[in-house]
Amino acid sequence: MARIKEKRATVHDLARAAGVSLATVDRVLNRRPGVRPATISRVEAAIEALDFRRDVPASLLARARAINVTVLLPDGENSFMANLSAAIEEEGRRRAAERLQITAQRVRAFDGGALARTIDALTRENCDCAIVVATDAEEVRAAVERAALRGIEVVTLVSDIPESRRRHFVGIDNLAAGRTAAALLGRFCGEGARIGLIAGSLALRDHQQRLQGFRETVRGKFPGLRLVGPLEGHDNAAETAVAAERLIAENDDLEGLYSLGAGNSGLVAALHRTGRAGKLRVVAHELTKTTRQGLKDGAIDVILDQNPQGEVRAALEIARQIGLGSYPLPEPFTIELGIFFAENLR
Amino acid sequence: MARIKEKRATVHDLARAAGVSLATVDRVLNRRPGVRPATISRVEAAIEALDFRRDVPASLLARARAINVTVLLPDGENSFMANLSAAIEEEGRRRAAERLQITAQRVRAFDGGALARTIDALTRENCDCAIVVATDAEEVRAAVERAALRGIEVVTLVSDIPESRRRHFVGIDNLAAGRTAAALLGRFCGEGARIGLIAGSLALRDHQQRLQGFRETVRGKFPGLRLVGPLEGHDNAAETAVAAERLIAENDDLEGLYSLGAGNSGLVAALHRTGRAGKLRVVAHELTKTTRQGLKDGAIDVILDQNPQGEVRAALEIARQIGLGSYPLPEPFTIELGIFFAENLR
DNA sequence: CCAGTCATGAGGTACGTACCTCACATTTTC
DNA sequence: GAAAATGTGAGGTACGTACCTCATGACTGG
Repeated sequence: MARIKEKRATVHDLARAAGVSLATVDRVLNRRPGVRPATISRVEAAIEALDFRRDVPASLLARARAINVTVLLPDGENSFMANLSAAIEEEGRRRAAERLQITAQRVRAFDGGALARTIDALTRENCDCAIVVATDAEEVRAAVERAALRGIEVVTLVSDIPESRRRHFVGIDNLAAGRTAAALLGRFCGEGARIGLIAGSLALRDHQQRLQGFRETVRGKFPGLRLVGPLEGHDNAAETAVAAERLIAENDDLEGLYSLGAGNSGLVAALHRTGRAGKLRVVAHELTKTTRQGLKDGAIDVILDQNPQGEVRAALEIARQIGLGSYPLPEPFTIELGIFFAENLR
Repeated sequence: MARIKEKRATVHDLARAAGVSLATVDRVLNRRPGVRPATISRVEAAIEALDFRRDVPASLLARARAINVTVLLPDGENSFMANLSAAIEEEGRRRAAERLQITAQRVRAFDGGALARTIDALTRENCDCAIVVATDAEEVRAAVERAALRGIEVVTLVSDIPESRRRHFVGIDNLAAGRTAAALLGRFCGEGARIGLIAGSLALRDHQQRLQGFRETVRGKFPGLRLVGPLEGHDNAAETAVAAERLIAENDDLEGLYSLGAGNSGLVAALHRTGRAGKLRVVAHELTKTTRQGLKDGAIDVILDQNPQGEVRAALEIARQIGLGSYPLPEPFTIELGIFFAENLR
């Protein structure tokens, strides 16, 4: 019978313990100026000693303004981004009661300059924390740096900017996704089978990583597999269809396909047109209307999904904690790779 | 640029709109006695009209007592239950700040009478909501009924009591789990392959459902497969080992195994002892220390996992909402089936 | 040594709800 | 038609934090 109880320290206890006034405690807690470093240390020591944690409900109640969160995500008709966008809307509504004020803004896709300018336009007035589906470009990295200096924390979503001052990354492990695809196709297909690869663009870091993971596992566990490609489908249906048809036409012994980008409606169409739907073992990414249908009618065997709703939820939770200035800094959420067959579609 | 803003109605607005006093609004909101049905309706109409939702932070702050949640789970050294228990401890700590008072209590496994008595012992004084890993027995169903009448809401976790007055069920879809296992083994093994089945106990409803889902998909998609078993391993290592060795010994053409219960350390041991580790395609349930190791060394191909931490989190969230008496009743959380290979172990 | 700056204290109000008490009005009961 | 029970109103305090103002003491540089 584990009983978890609690008689928590308040700001008053802190003040008493540190031998300072309530006002000073408040200044330290809310990072307001006007406190000597030595005094700050005393207060922080008291926080430590009393295991003080801000009472979130009370804090939320007392603070006048909401926590402003700005979400920046690429434009375009991509159906994954549409899902992401819908998830943001919904979670935003759900969390409005907790004084989270969410603003979503679309930025030109693949345009580092535009994204950087949008980030630069954010001010402390209208934004405590930015959630960014990042384009991995030097300009963006620099803009994140400047934002951090202005006091605006950045959380990257779906695609990361490594070695930047972003506070967190929320997304799946793309290396693991690639490895998993290989683990599946390796078991689905025969020993020396030929497998085709279609990427969106090798300039995208997530696609690169998926490819790398895939090759790693093939090398390690299924060295007999013979890979062709990757061809690039640029995340769009038409080009992806062309790529798929080419792979099929040029390799009559093709047994499997791994599509590691978007544009899967083209892939499905190509499979049906060539009569290979259900005959090839196909692994692709992202649960969408098209891929869902593909699973059901057997054109696609497995979908690896990054669960946009879960990602949005995690990113907002981190943003909330950042906005509240919570002392124990938010721990990173692990977003799990979703693996879907026709049999476990949600 | 979707902006989600709000200017929410307060209890004062409600009182004005309904033409009653604050005290009456309060009585209605907190289901206290002393209000005529007609007046209650007026207040509820105002709630509807103004789209009033209780301010959770303020409510939490104002209420004197914490929300008492009691978790009842089976005893025994089962490593899945140990994980579940650990998750409860951790989530309990994490959420203590939100005035959730969590008490975990272990009850004799498979003993419906004991569980029923424990539920009957709960009072409104010490418990607003009970989270129960249920044994599916008539006595338990009746105890849940009595609890509901006393005003104690019950949420079932992991295993459900259908057609009872429990308020929610948090757990995976075991039919889908069984179907997924079949989808995997069907693709891993050859057309007419022989597959062995090991259950914990067919008296357990979740195991039954997994078996049912498995057979369903085999019938529909892989009718060539020849199934043997299920043998029962009673969720314990020794018996499971015996069952596995028997299946292996009696079927020299065995290509795959689906272990749909616990006791998987016995399974792994048997695979190694008979030299079939890595040669058979094996699907089993629950990520534990043993199965994790089994994935890594190749004895197990796939683990289907129900993510105890996610389940606990979901159940606690529901309990919290129940405890707060939130007006829009909590929506059921879907717990997703986790599918793990060596390649995407978290 | 004086003006100016900085660090701190004292004390207050506000947030929205829960919960309490007491008084008064209305309805029910015999 | 008096007594009892019930419904409702008025008003207050408390929860823990944020944020504000004003006063004071200490230290700085010229």
